[in-house]
Order: sequence, then C-alpha cells, then structure tokens
Amino acid sequence: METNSSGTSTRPRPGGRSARVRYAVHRAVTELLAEDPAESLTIPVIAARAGVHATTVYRRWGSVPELLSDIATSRFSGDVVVPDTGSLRGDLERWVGQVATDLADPDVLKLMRAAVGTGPLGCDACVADRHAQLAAILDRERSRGGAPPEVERTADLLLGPLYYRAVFIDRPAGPDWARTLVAGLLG
Amino acid sequence: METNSSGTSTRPRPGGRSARVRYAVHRAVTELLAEDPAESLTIPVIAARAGVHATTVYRRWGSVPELLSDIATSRFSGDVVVPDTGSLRGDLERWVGQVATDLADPDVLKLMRAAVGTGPLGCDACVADRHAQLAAILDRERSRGGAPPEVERTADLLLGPLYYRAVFIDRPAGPDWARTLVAGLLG
DNA sequence: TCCATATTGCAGTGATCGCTGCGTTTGGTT
DNA sequence: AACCAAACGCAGCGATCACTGCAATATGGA
Repeated sequence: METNSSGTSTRPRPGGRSARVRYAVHRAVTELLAEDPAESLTIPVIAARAGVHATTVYRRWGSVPELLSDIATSRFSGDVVVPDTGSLRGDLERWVGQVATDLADPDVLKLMRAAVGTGPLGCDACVADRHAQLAAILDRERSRGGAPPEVERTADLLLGPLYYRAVFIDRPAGPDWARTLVAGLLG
Repeated sequence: METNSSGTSTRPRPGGRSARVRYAVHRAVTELLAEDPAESLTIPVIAARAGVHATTVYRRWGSVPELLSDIATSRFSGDVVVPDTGSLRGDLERWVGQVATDLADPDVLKLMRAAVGTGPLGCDACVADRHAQLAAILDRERSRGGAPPEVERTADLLLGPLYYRAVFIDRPAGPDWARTLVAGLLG
C-alpha cells in the first residue's frame, strides 16, 4: 500500500541515523520526565539533552504533545506478553499482574501523566495497545467455546481500578492485589 | 492559630476585589481550556483573558501547575451533595450517579486532564474531596451499625472505572451504568 | 471618617521559545 | 561506484515568556 505508483515518491527512510535520533529523543524525554516532573518540557531542552538540534525535533514531531503521544505509543506497546494459560481466568490474572507490575514503575507514571496532560490523543496512546491485548485474550476464550464478557466492560473493571490507583492515588497496586480484580469480574 | 501574637501581623484579605480577581482567573482558565485544549496555557494569556495583569497571577499562584491545582480543588469540592437515603446501597448508587453526571461535562474532563499533566498534586486535587465524601458515606453506614468496605477499596471499584472511562477512553459513563458498579462492590 | 497595609497595576529586562532558509551529510537505489 | 532524495546541522529572526522594582489603589478595622 505504501509502495508508490508514480515514479517520484516520498520514500520514508527508517534507516540507521533516523532510528538513532528517534531513540535518543525518546530517551531524553524519559530522562527529563524522571528528573524534574514539574519542569517545563520544551523542545530546545529535549533536543539539547538528546544531543540533537532542535530543528530536527520540530520537523519530525512538530510539538511536544505529538512527541509525547509517539513515546507513549511505543512505550506501551510490546512490553506485556499476552499469556496463554489455557483458561480465561488464568490468562486475565497473569495479564493483569503484568500490567500492575509495569504500572509500578515511577517513570512510567510520569510519562503517563504527561501524556494525559496533552489531551485525548495522549490518553489513547497509553491504553490502545492494552485494549488490543485484552481483545486478543477474550477472542482466544471465544475460540475455546467460552462466552467472555465484552472488551469494554472487562477494561472498565480491570484497567479502571489499576490506572486510577496509579495515576490519581499515586499508590500503584501490587500484582497480587490486581489479580483479585479478576474475581470481581468473573464472579 | 493564625492569630498574631505580635502587634504587626500579615492579615490575609479575602475581601471583594481579591475574590473577584480569583474568580476571573479561574473562569479564564476554564474558558481557555474549553476553547483550545492543545493551546499553550501560559500565564500572560490567562491574565489577558481574565482582564488582570500578569503580575497578579505570578504573585498569587506562582506557576500554571499551582494555579491548575487550585482550580481543580475548588471545582471538585462542594459540587456533589452527599446523599442520605437510609441505606448504604442507596447512598452509594445516588452518589456514583452524581459523580458520573459531573464527569460527563467535557469541560470538566479537559480541566482534569490538564491537572493530571501537572503531576501528583494536580491529581490529588481532583480526587481528594471525592474520597472525603466517600468516607462520610461509609462512616454513616458504620454509625447505622453496618460493616461497610474500606474507603480505598470502595474508591478503587467505584471511582476507578468511572475515571478510567472518562479520562482515558473519552466516553464518560452514564449515571445508570455507574450505579451498576455498586452491585459489583456490595455483591 | 481615616489610616495602615494587603493587593494590584505599570513599565521594562534578560532569557527562551518556536520557527525558517540554506548548505551539508546520510541512506537507499541503480 | 554514482546518483538523488531524505534527513540533519547551522545561524538567525520575531515573538513571547517569566520575573522584578516602584507607584497607585482598594480593603478592613479603629
């Protein structure tokens, strides 16, 4: 689909240097967020920390909100493996435990709060992949012949308490406590 | 204990004009947040909208995060009346419904996301009074002779899904749906 | 009414931000 | 190896920001 039909096209170039710059900028934002959360996260500061010129950041990302959304998307993708324990309850318990462990990292919390502050796009970047994983788990149960609850309801009752505790109460839940949420969902 | 023991003291002056300025600034921030969420919410812009000089805002609040925390605190205090229906279930159902209705306002969501983005203080400002209300409801049940669940657990299972849906999914729950959460808590 | 002072308005300064041409370097193709 | 376009570095511009003395005004009590 991305292959150009015309002779002259804009070929993206995900090669060596671009990837290096991208990683350096992501790392710089994470570090700055971890050091001083209340600091004014601005593009010149980010670029200086990353050892990259600010122009590059302006051209590739445009603004801090878009940059944060990009970071959140890549940070919250592929960090949790969808388990396959043979039963829906086992899958959900293990998965919720992983999510809780991930949420216990203070740096993750800071990134998430910053992303939320940029608006709906940043919020969606934090949970989009989680919902995809949940859908995969529920689909597998459905292929087993089971009748799992809806994705929305499952996310509300599992992810809701987890994210609420982490973001608003600033006291992330432990993996074992998180597993008890599954009992509340499946009865 | 704010009463001065010495003759010369710094008496706060919450009188007419100060209150007017405070209200104007709060209103200005709310308006700006509602108009363009991605806009750079800066103090000169806020002051201009409020018809107040920027110096005043710098002196009274110091920074945008502190201002947002103050606004969130006053916005999320006293907007919900703690009900007394005679039973714990009734109290919780009515209260959760009120919270859900409040969360359905898009402007409230924008304020909350902005406050979250400023760090733990802003987050706490959004939920502190909610927890106080919840504690009052549970205390009343305890005075009736009942054995209600803990405040923390109640907040996790009721406020968690509500806030998660509103903030992250951008699809606030209806009051009637919110009431079903009480069934999941009390069994 | 009148006074002490808390609070606001005003003008100005250094610093930083966001952004834009232009030349250089790198990556992928032929 | 040679070529071309994409991505990056560089220098500089206008605009805005955060902040600070000093003067003026409003507020609450005597």
